[in-house]
Amino acid sequence: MTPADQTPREDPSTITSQPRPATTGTRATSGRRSEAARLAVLNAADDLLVEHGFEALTIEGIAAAAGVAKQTIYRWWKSKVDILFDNLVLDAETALAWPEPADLRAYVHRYARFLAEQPAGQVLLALLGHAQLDRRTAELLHDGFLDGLRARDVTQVRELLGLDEEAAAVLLDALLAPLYHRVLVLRRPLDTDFVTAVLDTTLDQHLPR
Amino acid sequence: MTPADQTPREDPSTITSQPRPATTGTRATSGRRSEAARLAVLNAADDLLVEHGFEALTIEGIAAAAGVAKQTIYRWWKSKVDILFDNLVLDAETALAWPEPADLRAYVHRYARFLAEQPAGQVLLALLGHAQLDRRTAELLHDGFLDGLRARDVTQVRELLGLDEEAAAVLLDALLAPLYHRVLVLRRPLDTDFVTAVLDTTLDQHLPR
Amino acid sequence: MTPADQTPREDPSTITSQPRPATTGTRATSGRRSEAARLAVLNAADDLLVEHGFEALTIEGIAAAAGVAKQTIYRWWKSKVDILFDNLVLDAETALAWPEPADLRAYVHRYARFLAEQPAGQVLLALLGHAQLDRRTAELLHDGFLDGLRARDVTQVRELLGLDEEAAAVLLDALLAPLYHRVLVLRRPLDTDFVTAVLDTTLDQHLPR
Amino acid sequence: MTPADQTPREDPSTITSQPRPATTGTRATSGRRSEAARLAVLNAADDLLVEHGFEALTIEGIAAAAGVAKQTIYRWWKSKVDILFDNLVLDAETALAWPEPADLRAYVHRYARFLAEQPAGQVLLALLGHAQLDRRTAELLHDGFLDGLRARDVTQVRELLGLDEEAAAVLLDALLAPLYHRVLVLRRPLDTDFVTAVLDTTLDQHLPR
DNA sequence: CAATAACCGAGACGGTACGTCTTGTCTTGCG
DNA sequence: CGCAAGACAAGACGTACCGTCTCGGTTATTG
Repeated sequence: MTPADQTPREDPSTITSQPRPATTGTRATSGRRSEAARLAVLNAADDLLVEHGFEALTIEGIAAAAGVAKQTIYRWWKSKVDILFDNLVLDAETALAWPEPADLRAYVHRYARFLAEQPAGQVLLALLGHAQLDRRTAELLHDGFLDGLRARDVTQVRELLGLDEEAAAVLLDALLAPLYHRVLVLRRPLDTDFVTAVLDTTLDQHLPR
Repeated sequence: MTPADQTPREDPSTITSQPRPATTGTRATSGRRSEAARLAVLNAADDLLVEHGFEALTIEGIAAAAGVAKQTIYRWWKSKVDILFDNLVLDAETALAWPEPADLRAYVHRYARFLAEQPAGQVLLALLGHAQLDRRTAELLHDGFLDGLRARDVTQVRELLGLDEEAAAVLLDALLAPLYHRVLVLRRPLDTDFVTAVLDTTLDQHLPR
Repeated sequence: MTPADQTPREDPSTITSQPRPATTGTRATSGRRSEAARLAVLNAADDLLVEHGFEALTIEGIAAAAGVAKQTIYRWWKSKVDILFDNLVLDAETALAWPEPADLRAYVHRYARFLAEQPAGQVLLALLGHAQLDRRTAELLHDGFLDGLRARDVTQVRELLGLDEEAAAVLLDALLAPLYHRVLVLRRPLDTDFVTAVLDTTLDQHLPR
Repeated sequence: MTPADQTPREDPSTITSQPRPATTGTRATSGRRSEAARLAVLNAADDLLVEHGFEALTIEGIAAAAGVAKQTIYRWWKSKVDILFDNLVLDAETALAWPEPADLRAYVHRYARFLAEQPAGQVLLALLGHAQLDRRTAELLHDGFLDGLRARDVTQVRELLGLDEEAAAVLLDALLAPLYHRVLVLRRPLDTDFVTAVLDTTLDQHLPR
């Protein structure tokens, strides 16, 4: 196992992660990995992606912006995709958490806001785009994030509405497909009215009173 | 206007195109553009995309495979995206034609096959992916292809079902969103059963008997 | 034969070279090699070597100083050694020419001045040093320069003094060995008195009156 | 004074050295320097130099081959040159010792064998080569080895042949210059016949009976 | 007989330079 | 003039070592 594989990538069936060893606090410079460097890289990559886009994002640029040596990046990540992926997993954990108490309509609205407005949403869209162009990215994104996210959501919907797995998956897809379609294909804004309309139409149809 | 802009890019409101000047046949060696070189480039780009993917597609590789000088490509296209776009417009014209007589269910099935199986569908998915990463690609793809395609389809649906423009657009999106979602996000096969289920569910809902 | 081999490296038995195609004058940028770039690289390498030494001489530094892209250097030379070698061959042609009329004592004095004072002598000493560390450099330097130089000098000595080849070679080595020993090993100045003493001692011994 | 300066480097006027503190034997891991680590580094450097050459010799490679941490090397040596230098001083002490009873012809033959065949001779030639490229190496080699060696030999020749210092130095240089010239410049073998010829010619000339 | 001080291995860190690759521009010479 | 050919400046790629820096884990004297 090469060092680049040691980046903690948790169980794909969940998106909870990072039991980071609770470093002392600031500069954990030693024989072990520097938390400061890790965070600097993740943040620099995020900032540069939002500011200049995926194409203009380079390892050299990230290294320079993070004040880190290029080799420090290559030691822990294989590519800029891996860096963005780590960012995605990190941020999605909170940004895509289910509301308490569980509420499907609120969750879909939160999902829409995540896709349309939040930096981590930008990261997901960029990775989804790149996944169309690169098999490795597609596998990483699905095995490491999307599949686990969907499994979690299907379970939630099942418990919430008392559906079987098949029906819950169909309902979830029916709710999310218009969202993804609107941002990925139509490139139109995911305003609240649209999400509400999707919810009304779809829930009426799947959950007749 | 630079030479690269001279590539005939027809009215965005339609996807019909290429009244190519019916070149003599073989080697159009003269003061005017070589049809042989143009086709060699388009075909080489298509082949290389299907064979090695978008990332591995380079201008130099296309030039080499087409037996054409690099500058000949740069004279007529701005980027590999433009080459693929030309291919897309060329092929989609027939692959996404409405059946005669007009039939919505047949058209959606054809659309699904286009996305899932045909080379031009691969091109569209690659360009859609790249459009998430590059604003210029997004604009070209929408202004030059997707918007016109959608306008045409909305009109067809209106005429076919007697709906107003708003309703026709909503119906069209409801039919296509699951398709795009399934290939772009879920990466699952677009089998006939799935398309039929989408059609049944959606048409029931939107067109109550 | 790769481009890097095309650098004209003439017959090893002679050190005359460079029938450069007498370029038009200024910027010969075209499908053919740029004379301006070639000279800029050679001069930059020479300057940087004299100023900062062999160790500090880098391809990137030469490229920057010459205002040339790194790849332009790699296209025509394999390494900084090759660049210095070209410089050596170029300059030695005149700096180590035999005087007219041929005069052994004058030639040895000229040789000493070449080794001790001239930039091209610095280049030769650097390459001789590097040849101790790198087999490839050793072969290049001997096959491409030293062997030819020695063959030429042996012939001159034969014709001049009427010796057979063996005797001429022994005499030449006896004259040059103290020079090289003094600069390479003793690191002491090659002053005129020393060279004269070597000539007196050695010629007395080899050419008894 | 930094630790790196603590490497015992004896009086330059002599090449005798190493009153090493007679360590316990095997693993002297404690507050004081580990003799095992020191020897492992010296031997690894020697082996790697002979096997792969000076250029391919790296601190990291030596550390790995010696089973030693990089920092352990940097604690005691400044560079790979310093390591090789220590090896040279260590080995030359015996390899270049004067025969008993003192015999000039035998010593020159021994010198030739040292240069041509022995590992320590390889080290000297490599350092001599590097000294042409690096001022620091030149100073270390002369101040720490060559000058002391020459002083010792001049003294020996004086005592042996009853010459004054000037004449003894000239004779010594006359004997050694052809040897160094032959290996450094001509790259030809230092066979016994050649050395004998040098001795016959030079001694005849300098010591006429 | 603990405390302490220096060495040791391990290896992450910020860097420099490497040699390769592709981009997009340019110029020549042929047809 | 279009075109094949290919050199050019620019700059990102991923790799190899550099020299510096903690980190823990050993001894061996010291207090």
